[in-house]
Amino acid sequence: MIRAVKGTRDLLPPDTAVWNRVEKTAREVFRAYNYHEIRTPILEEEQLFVRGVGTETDIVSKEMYAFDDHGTRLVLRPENTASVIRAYIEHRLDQKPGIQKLYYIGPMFRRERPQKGRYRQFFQIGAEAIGSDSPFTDAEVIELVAEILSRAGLSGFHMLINSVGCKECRPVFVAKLKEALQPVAPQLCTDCQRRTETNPLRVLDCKVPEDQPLIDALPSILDSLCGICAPHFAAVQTYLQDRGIPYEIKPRLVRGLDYYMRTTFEAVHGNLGAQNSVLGGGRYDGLAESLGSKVHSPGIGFSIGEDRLVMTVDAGEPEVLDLFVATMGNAALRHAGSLAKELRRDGLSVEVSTDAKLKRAMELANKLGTRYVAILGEDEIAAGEYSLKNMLTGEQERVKREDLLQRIGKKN
RNA sequence: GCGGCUGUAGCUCAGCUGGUAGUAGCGCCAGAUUGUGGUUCUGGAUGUCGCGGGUUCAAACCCCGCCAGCCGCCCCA
Repeated sequence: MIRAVKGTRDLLPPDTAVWNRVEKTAREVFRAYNYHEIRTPILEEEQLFVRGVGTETDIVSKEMYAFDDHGTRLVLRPENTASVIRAYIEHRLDQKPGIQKLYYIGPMFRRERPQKGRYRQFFQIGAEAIGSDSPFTDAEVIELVAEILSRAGLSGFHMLINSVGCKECRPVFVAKLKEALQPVAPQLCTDCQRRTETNPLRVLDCKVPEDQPLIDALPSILDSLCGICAPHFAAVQTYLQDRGIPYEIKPRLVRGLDYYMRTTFEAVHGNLGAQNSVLGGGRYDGLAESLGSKVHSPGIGFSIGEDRLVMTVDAGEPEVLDLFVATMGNAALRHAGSLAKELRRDGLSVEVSTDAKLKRAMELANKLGTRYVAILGEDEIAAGEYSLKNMLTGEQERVKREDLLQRIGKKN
């Protein structure tokens, strides 16, 4: 048997209804915030991510699906921000008026070990606001994503924010951190001892309880922010407070992608297991330049892990069938075909039974969970009526064609 | 990439210290006379016990490898 490849999966009904609901909600919120959809290719040149995301990141160094295409190295996109910025530069969107506010929904690919909430093909709902370095934009983006989460039905998430500084102040902080780590490193967990050398910032993200007191005593990046980053971060918070957006400052919040600077944020939820992050985002003021833009194009964006969001959100109401037409005989079947076409144009969901045995048709109607069954036999055809049965109450009545739509009504 | 656990009918699972699987539950199919579902009753189908080797007279049960899933690490969405 041929199965879906490792780390990928089929999304089947009724789950797909939840996905559609989440996406519909997101599109509505994006529209309210004046975002417009962008669709970029799933295939990109490898160099886009090498230069955009950074060779040092796990994503680029070991997780990309890459292959040679007649001499060009192509990859399945592992994330979408670099693609959006590429498109922004390629199509000179900087020439358009105002901030470019773009959103996307689609699959990303990373060759990781799959587990709960982590797949090799996973879906992201994301957005980028390009062309503004104002902290007001940061606050609006955070507000937007929080709005999507709550309107999608996710409750109990925590929005964590931080500033990781810029080219000027981050190196200073890293040096300071390394210095502070030297004497205490031997007392930390083995992972942290390694991180002290490879990536000191990650030590701050350690979850080992025993390490916490020592980590708490380490310097905070917030104390090292420069004269530009510090007031920027303060302003973001002011704007968030103005809007009543709950947030939590987490100075240890470190994002993995190289392009992030200043504001970074993440939302976590308790029901996701080890992969407790439903979304991540941040500011990336230097990304456009590193991708070859001659114009300074500061931006900020986020991406929601749709798989994780769907997993956490309430399933909600299933999609229901409005009407099932049970027919007896070929004349009735032909008649039912025309009727179904008309009612479907009126917006009802309609199924027609081809089984001439009424009992079997009724059994099927019941299993499909239809709201109404219209019975069409010789009697009804002769009378020019339908026997309409309400499957919930069991009541049945004769109804004329012109009254059918009103009698059934619409559910969803 | 590393570690742990798991893998039996469509689904959830049982299967004692190895003797070639279960009346299991749910689901599915067919019946309980003529144009009516949901409850009930009766009958039925379905598995190369994840795959491939090995040990044994004999393996779903033991050993090895592979694959997949889950959990954790790493990392991230």
